[in-house]
Amino acid sequence: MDCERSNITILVVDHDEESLAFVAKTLMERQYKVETAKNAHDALVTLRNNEGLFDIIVTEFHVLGMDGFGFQRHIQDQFQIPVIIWHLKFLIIRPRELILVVMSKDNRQHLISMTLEKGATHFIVKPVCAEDFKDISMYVVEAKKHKLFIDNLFVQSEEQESSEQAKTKKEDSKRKNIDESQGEAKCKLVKKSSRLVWTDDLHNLFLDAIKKVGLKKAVPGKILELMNIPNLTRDNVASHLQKYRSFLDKVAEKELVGNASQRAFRSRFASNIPTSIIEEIKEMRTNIFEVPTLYQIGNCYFNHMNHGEKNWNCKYLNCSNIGSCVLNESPLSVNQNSMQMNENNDASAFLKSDLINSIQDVQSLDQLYKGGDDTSLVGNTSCVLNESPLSVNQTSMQFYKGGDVIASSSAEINSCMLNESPISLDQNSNQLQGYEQYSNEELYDMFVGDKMSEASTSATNPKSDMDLFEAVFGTTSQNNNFKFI
DNA sequence: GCTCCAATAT
DNA sequence: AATATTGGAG
Repeated sequence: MDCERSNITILVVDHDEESLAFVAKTLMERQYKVETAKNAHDALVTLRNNEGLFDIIVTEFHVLGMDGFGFQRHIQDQFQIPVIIWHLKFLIIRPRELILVVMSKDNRQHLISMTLEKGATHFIVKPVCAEDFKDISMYVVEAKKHKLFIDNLFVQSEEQESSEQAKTKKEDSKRKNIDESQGEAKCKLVKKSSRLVWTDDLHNLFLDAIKKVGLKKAVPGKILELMNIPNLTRDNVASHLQKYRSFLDKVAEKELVGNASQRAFRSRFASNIPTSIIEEIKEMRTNIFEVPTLYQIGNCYFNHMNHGEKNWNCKYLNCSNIGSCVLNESPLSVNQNSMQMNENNDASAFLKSDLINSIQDVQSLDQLYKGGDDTSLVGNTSCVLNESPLSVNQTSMQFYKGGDVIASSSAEINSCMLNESPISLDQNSNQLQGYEQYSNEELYDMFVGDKMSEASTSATNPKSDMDLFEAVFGTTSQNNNFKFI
């Protein structure tokens, strides 16, 4: 076992230095090889630079990215590495994703686990104890054994089980699972998933095959033959082909109609449609809308369409507050519920504090709390604009403009970053930011300095949001052009 | 009985 | 939404 362990390399990711050090130390004491990263970005860089090196990731929930799973998905898709996560506080259920937090009588949170189509993900609770890491090798070995297709909904009873027992139980249940018999009350297993996942790689092979024979002659049997993937069935291909065709139909239809709605392009297939079409879409969008610039003054966030009156270029947006942003003069606003940008002003946008009263709200809204303070609401899944050049990428939660609405691979996501977008998400701070980030004081200086000397007299004193507002607009906040948060 | 496809189910 | 299954037509 020790021998096995010493062959396991773990990447630990945590923002908190103390945690990071503790976990790394704990793991190293147990003969694991350990690397650390302090945020998702570093982790990804490390992973890319050491392709194939890491067997498992240990990370915290906060690192996972804006929709709660971006980072994890990314890892599992791109690197096929299982993830252990800690520090969860609540239950989230999404398609194929299940997180459970089990509270014991002594109010301690216990085991958490989830189901994903790809990758075995295990949760442990922070603060971690050495015991939690006793059998990391088990996760790795199992993940590998099952080619990362473990479906593992395993609820530990509140009594601490020894890892040996746990392991036995787990294997027991797995056997039952295969036999399709019912799980025990204390230990449930979800039916093993065997669904094919059309990864980018697989899809690209699929496309290559179609290219070879031409779309007209592309039939399931032929594609299957050309793809030459073991275990892939004709039915798999047929199903995928059907979907791909329907996507193409949609594209064709939109083109004919010249409709501005880009729904069809939300499909992940869109990343592979001919560049010319994408260019066309981009152009269409650019012609329809100017790119909004996002601003903050104090705690007020809004966007502005650069109508010419004000030519500010300060960009600073706190993501947690974006939903509260309403600006009447802008044709774009953010709907708090859907996190979609709407063409019309969203009169019904309201403060997030009105939205969220409890964890139950989060659950029922199928939305995630973001950040350790449980203060913000983010992460709905449908964030792509129909008609605006400004979009939110579902995976990275980055704002970007242009037609690259669907970033299905890491490369595409990266390409959507700052150089193209006025706004991006800083995964550390979970703040949306532009090229530069400013403090309120800097903002004040900037605005007031721009404005005129009359206002700069008050710049010497700390400014309230109201002061900032007045300094910049010369009016009071009651004109309802926007709200203070 | 096999392939393809569209519709339907999960 | 994505993938699997079904059933009719050839």
